[in-house]
Amino acid sequence: MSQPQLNTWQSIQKEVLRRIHAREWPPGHTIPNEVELSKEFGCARATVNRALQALAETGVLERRRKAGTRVALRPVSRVTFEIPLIREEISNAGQSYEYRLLSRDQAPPANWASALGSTIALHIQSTHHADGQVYVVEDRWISTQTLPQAMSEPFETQSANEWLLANIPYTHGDINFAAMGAPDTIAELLNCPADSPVLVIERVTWDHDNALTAVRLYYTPGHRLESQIGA
Amino acid sequence: MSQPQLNTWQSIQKEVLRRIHAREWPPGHTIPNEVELSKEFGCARATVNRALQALAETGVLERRRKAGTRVALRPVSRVTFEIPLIREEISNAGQSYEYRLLSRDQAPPANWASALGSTIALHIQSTHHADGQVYVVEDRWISTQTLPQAMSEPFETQSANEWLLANIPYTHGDINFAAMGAPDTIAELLNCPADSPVLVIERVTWDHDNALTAVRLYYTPGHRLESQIGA
DNA sequence: GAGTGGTCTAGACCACGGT
DNA sequence: CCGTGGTCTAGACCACTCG
Repeated sequence: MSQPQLNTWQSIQKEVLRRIHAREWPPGHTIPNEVELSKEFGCARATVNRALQALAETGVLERRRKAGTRVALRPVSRVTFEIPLIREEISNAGQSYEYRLLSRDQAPPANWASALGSTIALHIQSTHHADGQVYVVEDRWISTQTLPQAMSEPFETQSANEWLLANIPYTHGDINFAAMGAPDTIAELLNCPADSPVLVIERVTWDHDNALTAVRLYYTPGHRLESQIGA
Repeated sequence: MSQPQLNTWQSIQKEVLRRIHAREWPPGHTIPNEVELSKEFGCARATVNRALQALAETGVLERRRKAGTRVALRPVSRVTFEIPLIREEISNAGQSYEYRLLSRDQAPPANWASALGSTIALHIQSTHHADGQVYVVEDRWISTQTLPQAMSEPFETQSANEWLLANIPYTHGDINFAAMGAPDTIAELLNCPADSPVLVIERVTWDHDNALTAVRLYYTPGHRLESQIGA
């Protein structure tokens, strides 16, 4: 019963996870409160609190004042993807990276970029290559209203993505993943038949209430986004 | 300089974010250390620590002992998806839910399910419906070695997913997202032409070193996974 | 109302990692 | 070496929410 002094929050977290995995504390079970656990483990309540709070953030535990701490009925699967710079994504994989600007003009934004809200925007199409092969096609719209300074950027050697990250602060964004048949022009660039199923990541970035940019990334067929689930 | 007493970690976090977004602390900038900030804000160091640690977890700050705390050069985009029970995903959207078992037999696992490692496994195919329309096709393999108790489950009214979550503990999993052309049998179920681009989520779940189950979810064409990015 | 988690404090010691 | 973040403690008060 009395543990041999667990006094780091990580060791407490580990022990709590062990009990959950071993079904000593099955799903739905209300576990002892912080004071009791701190007595059992021989540590301060704050240490137990740190451990349990971290587990609550990952969805393993559910905590409510007065009601106590319960083992989540459904260990909510929470998947986190890191979205790296494409250049890093490629060079981290040990491949050579190349960026090519395809077009740069101004036009009314595509429907999917309508969040930019203006009648005209800077439109930049480019490709990112890994070991000489096209890896992803970038189709980007930049608001000329909120980012007039983008008008004077060539985007010939530095991708819009990198320029934006380095120079434009943003507060939040929307992102979504979908499967799509590659449109003709994209398919040509990706060296695949038209309508090939490709993974598309669409992102809109904001600074407070101002939409800055909307981008679509068309990945080469077969591309996978991988991640881990921890319970 | 002296703030009007910021003494909750959330208010400190907010102020730090404000300075970052306002470029008072630009990317790469080393911010004052915890002791200095606690003096400026008029609070305990632990409170500052709590705020900065949370920001470091989200990738906004980078912290190293002795080196101090820097504003991340590239505010790492970290996207988190919650993977709900399909039933909840549908009923939360205000639609009626229906589950249908299509087949249940034993066979050698498909290639993508080879993590199960055995020569034979329980194979369950089913569909989940929203408002009478097929929403997702579930193609699942369950290890008969590690989960012999699954053999006696009919999975006729309760989906394998829900049975597993309710009864089988797991420690971790691999997950990946890809675009795929719908195979003939899947396309028929989804009421779409063969080879239609569909989003596929593939998941393998483990209990310590034992692979429990591998599942593929084929989403109806046009399905999107949506999330937010916070900077 | 009362029990539980949420948070703050002031102080202390430790561990890492630049210099 | 020694500055910085990482963590623990003991105690306190507060805020939520269940009954």
